[in-house]
Order: sequence, then C-alpha cells, then structure tokens
Amino acid sequence: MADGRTRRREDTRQRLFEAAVELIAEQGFSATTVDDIALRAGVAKGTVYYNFKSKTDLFEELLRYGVGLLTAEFRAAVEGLPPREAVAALVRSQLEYIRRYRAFAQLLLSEMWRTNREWQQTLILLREQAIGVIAETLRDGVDSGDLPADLDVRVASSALFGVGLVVAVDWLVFMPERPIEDVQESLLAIVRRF
Amino acid sequence: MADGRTRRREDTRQRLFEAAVELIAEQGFSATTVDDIALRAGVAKGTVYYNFKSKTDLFEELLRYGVGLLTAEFRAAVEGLPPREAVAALVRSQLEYIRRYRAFAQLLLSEMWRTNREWQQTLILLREQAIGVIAETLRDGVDSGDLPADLDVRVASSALFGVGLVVAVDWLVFMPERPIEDVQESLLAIVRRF
DNA sequence: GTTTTTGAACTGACCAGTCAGTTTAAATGG
DNA sequence: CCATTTAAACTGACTGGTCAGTTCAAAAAC
Repeated sequence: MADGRTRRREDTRQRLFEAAVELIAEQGFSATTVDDIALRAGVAKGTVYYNFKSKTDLFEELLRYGVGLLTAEFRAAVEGLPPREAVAALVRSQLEYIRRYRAFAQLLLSEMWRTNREWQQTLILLREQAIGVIAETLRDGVDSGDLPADLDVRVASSALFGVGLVVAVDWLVFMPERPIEDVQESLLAIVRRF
Repeated sequence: MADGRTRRREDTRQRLFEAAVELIAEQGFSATTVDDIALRAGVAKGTVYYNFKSKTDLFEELLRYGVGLLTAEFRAAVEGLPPREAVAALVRSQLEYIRRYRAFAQLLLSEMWRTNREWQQTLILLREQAIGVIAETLRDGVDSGDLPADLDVRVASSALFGVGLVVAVDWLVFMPERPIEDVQESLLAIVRRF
C-alpha cells in the first residue's frame, strides 16, 4: 500500500498540484505553461504527462481535490452542532480553509463564474457539492425553527458561499495584516441574519 | 469633434471593446486571440492594430473604460442623497450596472484578485477609484453620525464592493430567472448594518 | 486628398503533447 | 545476505501547430 513507489508518485502529484495551483492563481490557466508547472514542481515535463492525461486533466483533478478538502472541512465543522452555531462554524472553517489554501481560493474565485470553459461542468458540480453542505445546514435550521421559515435556502447558501470567498480573498490580497478574528467577526456580522 | 470620421472610429472601438469583453469573460485573456476579437467585432485584424497598440493595450483601455462608467454611475447615484439612502443607491446602481454589463463584471470578478499579471497595477488603481466613491459616502455617513462611528471605512467599502460584485454575478450566472428586486432586497438586507 | 479600414501574407516565438531512453525501487532467487 | 531482473517512474529533446504582432497595397468613407 504505502510502498516507496506509490509514496514517491503521490509526492510527485502533490508537488505538481501545488505548483499548478499557485501559477494558475497568479496567471490563469491559459497563461500557465506545462513547462512552468514542471519547473516549479522540480520535475521534468514528461512527468506531468506520466501523471496526468493532459494539462486540462491536471487542472480538473486539482479542482476535485481542492473542493473535496473544503467539503470535508465543512462536514467536520458542522458535525453535531445546532443550526445557528453550525452556520458560524461554516463561516469560520471557510475562512480558515481559504487562509490555508489561499492560491486555490483565488483560483476558484477566478474560474467559478466563467462560462464556456471546458471544465465548466466539473466546476458547477463541485460548486453544488460544497454549497450542498451549507444548504443542508440551513435546511435543518429552517425545519427545526431555528432559522426563519421564509429563508430561501438555495439563494442563501450560494450567497453565503460567495460572500465568504470574496471577503476572505480580498482580505488576504489587500489587507493581509488584518487579524483573522476581525474578518471572522465582520463576516459573521454580515451573515448573522441567516 | 463629433464629425463622421471620429464617430466611425469610436464605433469601431466600441465594437472591439464589446467583442473583447465577452470573449475574455468567457475564456480569459490568454485564451482569447486577436483573430477571435476581430472576427466577433466584424472587423479586420489590421483594424485592431490601427486602433490599439497591442492586445494588452486594448485590454487595459477596456478596463479603464468599463470602470470609468461604473464610477460615473456611482457618483450620479449618490448625488445629493443623505448617507443611508446613498448606500442603498450605491447597491442598486451596482446591481443595475452589472446586469447591463454582465460580461465586464465577470471579467472584473475573474481578474480583480489575481496577482502578478502585467495589468495588475492598472486594475488596483481602478479598483481604488471605484471603491473610493463608496468610501467617500461611508465617510460622510460616519462624520454626520448617520453611520456608526466605529465603522472601518476602508474594510467596509471594499467588502461592499466585493459582495455586490459576487452576489450580482452569481445571480446572473446561476439564477437569472430571479427578479432584480429580490436580489436588491437580499443585498440590502446583508448590507443594511453599514 | 486625407483618414480609416481591409485582408492577406509573413515571421518568429512559444507551447502542448510525444516518445525513446534512463533511473530507481522492489521483487525474485540463489 | 547480495546479484539479477522487472516494470514503474521519470527524463528532456523534439515536433507540429498556433498565435501575437507586422507590413502593405488597395479600397472605402468622408
């Protein structure tokens, strides 16, 4: 299972992910060359094609991987919490996730609302996956009466997701010196009405 | 001033802007070719280079033009209004602007939080220009006591701008059937605490 | 007659993807 | 143990295609 080969390969894929996510967040997908990615990851170009079908495939797997992590954190964060606290926990975990994987968040922000790209379907699916966890939480809150009955769950959950993303990335890009607690507080204040 | 020649030229530039903004919003800057832009604008490739120094130059002028329009609308919207109404007017005019120039808004959303692109400086400057109008309005509100004295104007104005952008684009991309009044109301609800 | 646009041809840089060859980890077997 | 074999993992030069940007003569618009 964890023999030297698979370990080595996992390590290579990880390094390729990291290199790709940074470069694509900085420059965008098309402006990032496979040579760049290989160079930053410290591997040969051929290795990229040994590990991934194509540049696009690398990107799609990267999206799946990153959103998978986020979704898992969301699920862990709300586990067993009553609705209102669960919402606060969601906001907190989104912020922490974005601080940790800032480049990935920038990449999502850049690509999430585009149209007509080849990976668009993948991204819409992943978006629904992440927003789905938020929606479940809000739904529970509405059903249990903790949240207002007239709350439009679909709208509220996608707004929550989008607002968190943009506020967090804006924070990291333009006012990184600001402590995370402040940002948490501002976001929760904005969002407390849910 | 407005003779037939300059008018014709303005018209050509306008068509090039429109073609470019749509294509770049869909695909990103690098993936959009000058041939594409000329084709969609219904113009020869040579015309692009007669009217603009380069592809990058076209893009920068486009950013300046689009943000200039937004800033002008902001200014017109707050003209003579008391602070709290002015904030509502800002939100409303941002939404209407984004509905009208959806592709440009998508483009801003994609490019605004990137780093290391050639036009990054231009974009930061333009961002400050637009956010500046919001900040002035909030500042006035704080000074006159209509808004809480402890409001962090810098943070609040950039949050206001970012939240409006992401909520509006999300609306147009994922729930276009939803009436603008609903979205206005949700946004104002989120933002009313300012 | 001047400005603007056309359209086609051309150049040179750049880049995704390929593939024949090399290195490395681990399995085999003595 | 150590030597040999195997195939997985990686390498990097190379190819074929693409595209930004240039040029220009001729036409169209004013």
